[in-house]
Amino acid sequence: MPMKIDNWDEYRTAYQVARLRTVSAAAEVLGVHHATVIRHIDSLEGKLGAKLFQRHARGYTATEAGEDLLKVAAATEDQLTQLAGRIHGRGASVTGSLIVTCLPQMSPLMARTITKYQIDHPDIRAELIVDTRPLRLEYGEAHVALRAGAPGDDLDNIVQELAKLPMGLYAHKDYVFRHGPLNGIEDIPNHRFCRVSTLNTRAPFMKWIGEHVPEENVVYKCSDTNTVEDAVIAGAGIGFLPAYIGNEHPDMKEMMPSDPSWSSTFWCVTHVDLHRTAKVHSFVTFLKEEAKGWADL
Amino acid sequence: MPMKIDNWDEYRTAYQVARLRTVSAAAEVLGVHHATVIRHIDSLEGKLGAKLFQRHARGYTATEAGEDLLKVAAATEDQLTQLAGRIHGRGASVTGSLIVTCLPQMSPLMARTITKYQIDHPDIRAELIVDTRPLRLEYGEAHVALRAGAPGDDLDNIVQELAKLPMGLYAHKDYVFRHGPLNGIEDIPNHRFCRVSTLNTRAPFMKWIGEHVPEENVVYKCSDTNTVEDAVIAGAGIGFLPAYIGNEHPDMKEMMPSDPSWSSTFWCVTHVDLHRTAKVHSFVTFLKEEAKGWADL
DNA sequence: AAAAATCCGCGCATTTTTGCACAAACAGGG
DNA sequence: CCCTGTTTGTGCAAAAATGCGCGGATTTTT
Repeated sequence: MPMKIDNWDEYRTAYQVARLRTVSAAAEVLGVHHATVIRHIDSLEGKLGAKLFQRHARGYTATEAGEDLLKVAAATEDQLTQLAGRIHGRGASVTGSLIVTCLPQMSPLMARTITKYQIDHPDIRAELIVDTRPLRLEYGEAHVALRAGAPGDDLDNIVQELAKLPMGLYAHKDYVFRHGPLNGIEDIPNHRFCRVSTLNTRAPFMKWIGEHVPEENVVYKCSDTNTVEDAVIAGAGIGFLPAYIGNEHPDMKEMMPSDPSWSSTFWCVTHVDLHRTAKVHSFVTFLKEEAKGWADL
Repeated sequence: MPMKIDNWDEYRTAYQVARLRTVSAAAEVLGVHHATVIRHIDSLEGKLGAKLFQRHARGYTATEAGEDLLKVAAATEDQLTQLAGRIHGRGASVTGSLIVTCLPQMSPLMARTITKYQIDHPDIRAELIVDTRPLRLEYGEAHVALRAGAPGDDLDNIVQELAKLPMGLYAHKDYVFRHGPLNGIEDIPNHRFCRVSTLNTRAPFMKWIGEHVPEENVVYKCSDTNTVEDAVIAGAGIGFLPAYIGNEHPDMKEMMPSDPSWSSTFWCVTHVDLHRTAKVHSFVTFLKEEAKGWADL
């Protein structure tokens, strides 16, 4: 039958007594009154049903059981101290794994950012989870999440604005060749547009397209932003692209001057428990610095 | 710098939370209120300067630090449980070492007794310390001590009477051949006696020899009882021997009828802390049973 | 969709633990 | 031989840890 232990501190007390051979010395090391030490020993001996020490006027000498305890508890002390050191150090240093999650459309940006971050912090094992589903930070699914649109209202999550990523209306040069340029808002009925099937009103550029582009001019609908981008790049029609994609892609043409109100805001979200750790804090700081340059890409 | 740990119980609490992923479950296992568990975790995290768990509606999930703690504390739990089992078992079973001390004159008796005892308890490693100095049980120098004469008055020692060992006045047959038999008390002035140098009045036979044998008839004095025996056996004179020695030795002759009052009483002394243990109690019980036959040797 | 079941977190009363002061016993030294 | 310093042990009061009940929130079930 396995012995049930209902408390570890009395072992710790007994360990010091066994080591120092004296109740008083143990009490001083433990920072408690010597009466407390005596009571711990008495209690532990009572539970174990065996004497751990022989009492005499010069102190306590360990019995065989006490010597056994001394060996085991010394190892325990050692291991717990090492553990505490590791955890304490981990809290102050930047190592271990870092789980970041973002929506598919930000995957390229995050890939660059994480790669740059790892140059300065080679000990960080990074994991980027790309998912349309917003991962739950409070369950530990991720340490840092990038979100778009309105920030969530979860009190346990701390939310910081990263950047307003400019969006633009782009089309492939082949589309322009076939259908000509977009001559202002009035020309919209003469063009073909791509957008997501269900308009998320939280994204300002989605709101704009819902208000200005009639349903009959939308020729291509897809479930998510990424496939819209694919469609626009493939020349299916005019659609919103992040400026950094539209401007970098050699074949894409901007169809209208970019409106600052189209910008979708990006947020960095961390769980309050993790945000204080050096690891997460360090990454978020770096991320915010990086994000300052995103609008100019 | 080594981390100072000021208590082990919070680690134990955190261990159960890490294992069971729930404060409530951990509280039930630990037999405490769940609020206590929360306070332990908060306190430990504060001391370590790092979060061990992420809190959410379904429970606590361990962070990296928490997982680390889980591994270490699982080993600790295991080792302490094994230790407790060993000690608890040791208290109830009869194994380990047994240190017995006795005066030189009882060495042969104790050797026989311990040997017989080990037949029934082969796991006992016995050590017999033969010394004229009374060993201090309270310092753990011995577990069981055999004493002669008046029992000590130490309150921490529990004293039990073992046997009254008959003593007799013996001489070697060669002595009898040379000096003739001892014809009663009146014949004492015509004989040669052996005794210890300093008469310990606590031993009744010593008291007797001091009262009845004039100093001038003592031809051989030695420091301890053992050498007196050697002298008597060598034929130096008449002296007291334990009956079991005098009667068993083929060349020894009893010079006077044995007086019951000569018997020296033997005591078994154990420290109060050790007497309760099964090991010591078992041996003492056996010893007392054995001692019943000593008077008849 | 609504209700039931968990689970965490916090303030307050209680129990438990601890600290303190003092006594007794013992070892060492002048 | 007495005196001093050290150590263990115990009754009593303060301090600390714990238990309890409630509320809020989320998940699961009906």
